[in-house]
Amino acid sequence: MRIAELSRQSGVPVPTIKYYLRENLLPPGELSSPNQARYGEHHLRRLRLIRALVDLAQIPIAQVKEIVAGLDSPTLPLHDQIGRAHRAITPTRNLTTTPEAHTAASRQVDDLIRSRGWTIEPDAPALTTLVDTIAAMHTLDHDYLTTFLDTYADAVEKFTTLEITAVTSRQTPDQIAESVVIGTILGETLISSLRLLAQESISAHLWTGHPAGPAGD
Amino acid sequence: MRIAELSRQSGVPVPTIKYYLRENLLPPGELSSPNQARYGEHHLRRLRLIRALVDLAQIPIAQVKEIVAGLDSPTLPLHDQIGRAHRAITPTRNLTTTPEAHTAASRQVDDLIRSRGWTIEPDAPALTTLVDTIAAMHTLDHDYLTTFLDTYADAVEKFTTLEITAVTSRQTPDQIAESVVIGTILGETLISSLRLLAQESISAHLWTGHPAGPAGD
DNA sequence: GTTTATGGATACTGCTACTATCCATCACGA
DNA sequence: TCGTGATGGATAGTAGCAGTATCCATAAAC
Repeated sequence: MRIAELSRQSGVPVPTIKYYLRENLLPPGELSSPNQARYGEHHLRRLRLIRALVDLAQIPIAQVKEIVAGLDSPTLPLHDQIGRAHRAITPTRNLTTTPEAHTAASRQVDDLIRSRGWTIEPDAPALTTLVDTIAAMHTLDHDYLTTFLDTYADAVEKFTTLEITAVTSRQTPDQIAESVVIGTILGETLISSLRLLAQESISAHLWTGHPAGPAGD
Repeated sequence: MRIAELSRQSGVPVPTIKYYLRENLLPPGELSSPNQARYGEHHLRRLRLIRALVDLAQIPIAQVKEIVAGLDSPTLPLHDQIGRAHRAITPTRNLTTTPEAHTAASRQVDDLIRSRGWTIEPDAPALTTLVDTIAAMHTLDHDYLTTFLDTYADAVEKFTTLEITAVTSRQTPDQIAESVVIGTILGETLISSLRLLAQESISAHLWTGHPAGPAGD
């Protein structure tokens, strides 16, 4: 397959494909002559993955690059694959909260982790985000929202176990690596849109007095 | 309070505050003379909210503008407030998936909504995202991930009910409006980081053979 | 009464994610 | 074999976003 065909099948414009090739998001095609290259199914799959990450999950190109670099060397154990994906989707933020709110939030998070028996490395990317978010809720005077922390954790634990076992039951290392990325990243947009739909439905029932509640009747 | 003080207390540079004023993210200060304005607690709160949305939740300035515009007219019923927040955080995407994957995904989503008894307007912003995400999982050959849809929905329903009742139990309409925004948007970053931590912990236990599981023992 | 800060306007900057152009080859049908 | 169009690779240009920087007439503070 030549570049025009790759473009047609993926829906990605040729100049954009060239850009992805330049940025090493896409491995180069196999050269048959100094200026002729062939692309295969692998390129098409990769291109679709890139577009899903960019368009749907809104991951910056630089992070997508990290992610696919990880896919091309799938010799890492699962735990490290996951860590890599997490690092790629967790932006480095410059915190704005006051030190007091931050330490209070830290303590709250530590308690949570301890009470649930979680094993978290202190430099886990999501840890900073969680602490910052809770600290922000404090400084915004809406810290009552953090009373649900344990309920959230309960819910989240439930499906995460499922996800991980499903991912590990994939056949080849490449499939596992891809599953980690797709499951972690697209899984997030999926869950978040489900949450919005649930909010929509529940608030519709409460407000418009619709007969049946979303939890069934 | 003058602008320098506002800047000091919020940690936001003066030129940035001026930018937010220009863009109407921040209401103008009260003019005491043609070129002197005073800012109050309200401005400080608003500024902190803006930074939380921008820095933590990565919401584009244009959407933050929509969100705070909604806060300044909190006469809408809760359901509409929620709808507004949802619209603000759901980017308009140009879908890339094939029509077949899209219709298959649509059917799957319709089934889910029906089986759960949810009431969803057909133009709900999250609906498109959910369909697109599932369609992407199909085209990426990882549609087995959608077998958890119901488990996700279960989990999500559980805490969403809590959230909504908590938000409605706030005192004033302004507080409710703010709660909707913070709960919906910062709630999302909170849940997503909790999910990442749970993944991290569970994979650590599975892989490194750590004695106690995260679900307790 | 001089130094500093302010509000408002306008212009500029750095970054990201592409697009556009160019050109020397290469493929392929007439 | 010739000519037209596509290709790979390089380089340059663009649009949008989120601020920054500068300027200036006026006001505040000491």
